[in-house]
Amino acid sequence: MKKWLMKSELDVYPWSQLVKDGGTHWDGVRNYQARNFMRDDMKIGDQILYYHSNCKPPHVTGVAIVVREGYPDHTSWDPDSKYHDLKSSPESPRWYMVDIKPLCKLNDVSLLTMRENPALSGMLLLAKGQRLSVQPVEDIHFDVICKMGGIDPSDIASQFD
DNA sequence: GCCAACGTTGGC
DNA sequence: GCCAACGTTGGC
Repeated sequence: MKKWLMKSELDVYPWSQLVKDGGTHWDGVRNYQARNFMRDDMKIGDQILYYHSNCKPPHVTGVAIVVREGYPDHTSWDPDSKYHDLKSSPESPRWYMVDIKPLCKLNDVSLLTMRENPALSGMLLLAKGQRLSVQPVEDIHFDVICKMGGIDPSDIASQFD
């Protein structure tokens, strides 16, 4: 089972909204690398660090889980969507998404405290200039961040049936 | 196939 | 609000 991190702008789709909705489809990703992760690599049961970007301070705020694997992002051929892409169609979809559900709230773990933790050195999120909105996370980094957020990672797994 | 111009991300 | 880093586009 792999671990991931997904970014959402705090004022666009916060964790609280994910909880309110009981889960969501992760539409609107228009980056090929992120798309490939969703289309090819994210599997049901994979756990996701939910990250709030574009806020002060940016932070990880919870753990979500993949409940449906990659399938075409229908907003890509919807002319009324702000994510509309003329080069995508139902017959030849260019963009993909997964479905996720909230699994477990963490105490917010700020980007700064992550930067300051030597156990997280080398983490992709902390790399200079990185801006992938869907990215893989190493198991050990995942566990460290959960603990920083006040949760024992072995307790999270048992919450999913 | 190169690369300049442009648009976006996202921390600060 | 600024701007560095990055990805994409399109002329050549």
